Amino acid sequence: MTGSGPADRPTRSVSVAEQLRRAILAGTFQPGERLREVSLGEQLHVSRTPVRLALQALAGDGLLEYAPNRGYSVRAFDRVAILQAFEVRAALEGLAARFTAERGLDDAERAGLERILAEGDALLQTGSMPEASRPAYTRINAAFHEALHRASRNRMIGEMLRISQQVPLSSYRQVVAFEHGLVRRRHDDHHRIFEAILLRDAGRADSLMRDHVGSIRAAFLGGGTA
Amino acid sequence: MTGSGPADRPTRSVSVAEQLRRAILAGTFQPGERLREVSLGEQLHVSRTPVRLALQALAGDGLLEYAPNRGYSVRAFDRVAILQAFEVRAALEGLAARFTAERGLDDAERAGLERILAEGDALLQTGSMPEASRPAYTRINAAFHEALHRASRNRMIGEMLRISQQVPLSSYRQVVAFEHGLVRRRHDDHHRIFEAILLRDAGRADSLMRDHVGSIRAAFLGGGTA
DNA sequence: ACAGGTCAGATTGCATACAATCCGAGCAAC
DNA sequence: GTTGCTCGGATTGTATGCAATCTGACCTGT
Repeated sequence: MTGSGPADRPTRSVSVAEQLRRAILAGTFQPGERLREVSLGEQLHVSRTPVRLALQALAGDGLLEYAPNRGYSVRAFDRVAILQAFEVRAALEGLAARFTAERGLDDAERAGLERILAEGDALLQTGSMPEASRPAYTRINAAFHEALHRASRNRMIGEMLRISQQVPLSSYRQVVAFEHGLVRRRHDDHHRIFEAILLRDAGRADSLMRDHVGSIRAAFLGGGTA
Repeated sequence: MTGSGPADRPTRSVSVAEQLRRAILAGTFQPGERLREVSLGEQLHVSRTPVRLALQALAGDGLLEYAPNRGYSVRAFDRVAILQAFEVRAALEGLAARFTAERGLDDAERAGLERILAEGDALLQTGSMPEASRPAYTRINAAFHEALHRASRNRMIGEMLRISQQVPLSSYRQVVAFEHGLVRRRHDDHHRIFEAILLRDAGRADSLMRDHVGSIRAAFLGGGTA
């Protein structure tokens, strides 16, 4: 959306926010750990001002908690919160699939989804899932879901799904289980959802997507082995 | 949640954010209007620093848009965006009702909801809906929905519903139509939803709530007269 | 007339200084 | 030993100054 400007070098605030977001999602900080403005500023070689803005932005996304005169601390996500996030995500992604099916895909959206699915087919063709392929699958998985969010043309759903991704394990950017059969199964889900959308079967697209996310949640529940 | 501290006077940043939020939702600014830090600071008698933090917070809630080196401007909500917000809100509130029914109410939650419903009963008893009663009904309506959100004990739903309230007309704080029959009908909806929750009928609670929000959306669609 | 360049005012981005608040160590009174 | 107080370092909250960037008016050359 903002890719029109020529250079538009991001401001320090934005860049600090991105770095901190990655660090938090990667688990660099302890849950509940307090983030001090000066120390972060020293580490990132900026003053407190952009750090402060970045912290505020991350708090708005639900990654940090804020208390007046006490600053920001890393939000702790317990198992219950993660499961709740999966449930909300399932409902929202189902809704996104429903809207997309109701509205139908234009040529570019359809071609994009087909290409993503084909990439997944190619990756899975060998019948095994080597560790080296994991980043590629993670990327393909995220691309499929994000393309669908965009195709729903519902900005509010997009914003809310973005927030639901900020919960460490309920994100589609964080694949829960890489066992070949499970990956195969989830990729088949993607195919079926795409077909339901092509057929404009909104109810089925919704239901398939909710089941899809539900099964990922189940894999998380079982510790990634079930 | 934060009401435990003794004084905890809010910081200027927070207070400025609240004032600006109210002003924006009240339509004080034109859609797309740019908000300049210095001029806002002069009006509110604070420096640019808290204003800047407040603007960032409001942008995080989706009320403002931000562009680097160009600052913040009031987000324009067209009819389509408002209808989309209603759809998302219906799904989320339905989910909240479902979770509440699945989990069941504790004594305090049940008593609170009963009190809110009784207040609504009293207000509607006369058979008319004078203009003077509108703020009272608006308050009761908001209290019912917010109590349900809390009772769902799902923090992510609460956060997302809070964001969906930031869209001017899709909020339950902004009652769409005050014609007596419509208010009566919506209040009856509240009673039925409450009963479904008491009976632990999650599917019915979900469905009733989605219809409830859907009918408000329909009233908005018809210009508030249908 | 028009395209392009230049400059000044306006506005945001960032750094820094100072004020307000918090929090724990140490001490005093009991 | 425990309770409560005081004080001082640490941290956040706010104001302000300067740098970077944008914007629009004006000018100039064709």
